Amino acid sequence: MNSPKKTNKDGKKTSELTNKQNESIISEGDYLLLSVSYDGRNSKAVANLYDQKNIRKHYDNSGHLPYLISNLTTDEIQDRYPKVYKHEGFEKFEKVRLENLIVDKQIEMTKVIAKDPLSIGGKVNSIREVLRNNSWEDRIRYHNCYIFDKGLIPGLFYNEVNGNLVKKEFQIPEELKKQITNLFSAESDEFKNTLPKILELFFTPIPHIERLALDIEVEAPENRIPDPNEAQQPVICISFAATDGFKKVLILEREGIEEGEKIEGFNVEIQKFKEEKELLEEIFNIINNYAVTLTFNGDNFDLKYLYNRANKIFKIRKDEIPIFLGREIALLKKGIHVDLYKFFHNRAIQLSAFSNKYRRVSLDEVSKALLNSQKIELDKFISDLSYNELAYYCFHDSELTLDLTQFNNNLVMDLIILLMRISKLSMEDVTRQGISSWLKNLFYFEHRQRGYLIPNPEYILSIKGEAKSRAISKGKKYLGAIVIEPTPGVFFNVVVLDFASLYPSVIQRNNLSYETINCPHKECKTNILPNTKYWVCTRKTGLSALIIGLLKELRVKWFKLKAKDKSLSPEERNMYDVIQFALKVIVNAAYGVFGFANFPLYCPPVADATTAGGRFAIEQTIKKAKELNVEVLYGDTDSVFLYNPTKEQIDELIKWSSKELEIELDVEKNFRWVALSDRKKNYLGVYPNGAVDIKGLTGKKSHTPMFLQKLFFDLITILSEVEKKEDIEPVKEKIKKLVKNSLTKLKKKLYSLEDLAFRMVLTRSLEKYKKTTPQHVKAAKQLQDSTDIKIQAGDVIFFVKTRTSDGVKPIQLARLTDIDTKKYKQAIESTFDQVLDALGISFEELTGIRTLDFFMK
DNA sequence: AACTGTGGCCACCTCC
DNA sequence: GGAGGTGGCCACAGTT
Repeated sequence: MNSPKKTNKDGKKTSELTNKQNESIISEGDYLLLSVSYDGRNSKAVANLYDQKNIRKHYDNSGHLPYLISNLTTDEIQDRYPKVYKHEGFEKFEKVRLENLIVDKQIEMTKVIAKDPLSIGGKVNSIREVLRNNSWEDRIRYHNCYIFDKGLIPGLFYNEVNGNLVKKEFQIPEELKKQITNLFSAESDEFKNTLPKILELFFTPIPHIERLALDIEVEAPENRIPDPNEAQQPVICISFAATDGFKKVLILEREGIEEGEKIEGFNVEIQKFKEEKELLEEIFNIINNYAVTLTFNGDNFDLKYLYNRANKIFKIRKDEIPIFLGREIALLKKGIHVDLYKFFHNRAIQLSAFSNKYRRVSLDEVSKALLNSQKIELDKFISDLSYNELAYYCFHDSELTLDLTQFNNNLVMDLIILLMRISKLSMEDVTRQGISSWLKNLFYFEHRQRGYLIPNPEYILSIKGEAKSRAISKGKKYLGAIVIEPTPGVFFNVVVLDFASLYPSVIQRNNLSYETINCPHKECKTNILPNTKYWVCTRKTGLSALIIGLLKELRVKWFKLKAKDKSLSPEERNMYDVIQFALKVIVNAAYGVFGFANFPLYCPPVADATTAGGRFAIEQTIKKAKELNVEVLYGDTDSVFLYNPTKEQIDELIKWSSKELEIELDVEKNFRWVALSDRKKNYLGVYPNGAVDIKGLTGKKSHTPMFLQKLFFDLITILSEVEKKEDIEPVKEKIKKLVKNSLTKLKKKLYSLEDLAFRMVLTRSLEKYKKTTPQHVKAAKQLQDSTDIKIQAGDVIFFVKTRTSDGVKPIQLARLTDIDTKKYKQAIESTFDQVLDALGISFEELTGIRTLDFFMK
């Protein structure tokens, strides 16, 4: 396991981006802003500052209070809604002038200020409920509201000056600043004015943050997972692993449990407790020592359990427990709790950042995918483990949890800090909330900073309406991307070009934002976007176009290039890579949120116009390619597959795109050869070095049985040896052998049930399948009926195909003799056919039955 | 009464 | 977020 201590601090030259060298960059009195919360007892916002070791609480000293905005005047409110100023939480009215972007006008509004957040909203008689449709900005969590108004940026450094928080400025080296500014000399003034504020987010060093990971084990009869709401069973073990090298296991002494053999290589200190209450108190002491505590599912289990165990069973007073429970969240009173389960569950993290490397979000799966390490497998129940075994098992989980934030040079921790800076969310929030929440917060922040009214979702919808295009698939709201009909066959020397960040580029170039699309100005109405029924503003830059454009440009023109720049040190490149990573996550999601109904700035016309711009770009590119006499074999959304183009043709196309479309087109891949069938989103490409790219093919899909995935992999290995056209024929023989072997194995029942199992996720609970009963649902039902296993939505069902009346059996109930060999033969056939038909080989020809050749000869 | 073929639809997984 | 592939379910019609 990795040593948690930071290494090599010496000898390396300091650069603008080297992080973690806290002592050389951060001076006494510098605090990193980790989060802002609301202290109900003092009725004040409080900033949680990290001072290299502990959390320092900074209470608001400006008298800032929660509020909402009303479109009514003070008199009108008093007249029509007297309950407002009679409300016990009402403080006062204030006049404000705000810019309503949708109508493009400054408007006089009333700030209704309250004594506490719940008086604004959250109760049945809150002021926002009283004011109903005359209330704005009333659904913003107060701690975020405070961040916006004070312009605080979580993840940056602050000093306390005369009791005020003052941001610490890190000077970006002049030379660097100049280089970057020069890149964007052609951009608008707004762009250039906003640039420095954004640069600060990325060039402020990211400090090392000391953190503690913990994991608890609870005595569980029959291996059932104990209910953390009741916390009936005793906590028998807890382990800690921290970045400062602290490692410890606390164990509850129980009757009949043996010491057990010492486990080799495991020498973490174990402390035993006779009384569980004392154990709990010691846990709380340790937690209080750290600014950041990490868990895997601590919100819903570990911390919740500890709290309820302490409070309900041992009657420890609430104020003596360092944990604070929300509905589905467990926070710490002194420090920050990061639940990595929630973080890794985030779809943007799973997809954009870790490109779907892990499928299910469990400590075991995520660790396997990212750390190449996994949980210790147990052959008995937790309650039956000896002390030594228990300590070893439990500690390993803490260590994995800690490692998930440490691997690859603290990638995850750095990513979290960067995402905090971009989204302006507290550490607790950014690690728990989804991408739409990040973007919401980012846009809200910018609205407040610029004096814009934050519009109500219904208001945007009432003015801008739904999308005007019709989607291809039913149930979808607007037309999406184009997928080009592939030309079937094998093609040598294929170059794939793709647009760098197509949708963000369209948003930027076409000035798309909820306020600019179908804007109120008469003269803009003729500025129709190609391929759409929308016009876009010519007077003003859209806020989302500006922000997304900036982030995208920085990523594409600076950070991405620097991450690949071999002249930089590995540490520096790594840092640049994390930054471009963070930007990618945010920028890629920007288009999707405008089409997501729960996003508060939901604006289907923006999403609609974005995909339309994408379609326009790819259509024009295909047209241009044809003009240049290059054959386009295939393309999907933002890519074109070019058949044997010359260097000149490629350059010409790239130049044309940059000039005419104003979107960067790049060479993404160079294939030695590509096999295309007539199916869209399915292909196989082989690189010059023999590496293979497989897309969409069944053999690679996660539900495909193991044996078939392996078989498919073998097929790919054989094919990757093909270098030229003549190589295809001899390869057939090899494939033939492969298939024959497998078929024999199948007939002789040499594959295990595990190998033969299909794996599918039950997306809903069993009762909810009304219209049809898919196979995995059938298997799940059998399982539930004949065993006491509870089956829930989200469970992965393992089933095999059988000759029984249902046609399937769950793996737990099946035997090898039940297997329907025919069905499996079919599965092999269809999987192989997807690749082979592109190569002009038929499956039947391979298996030697009824070949055309046989009849001919 | 038991099979076979068909089309519409559903569910899942993947691509970008 | 929409597009699109695969496989299965299900109702129905037309055989066998």
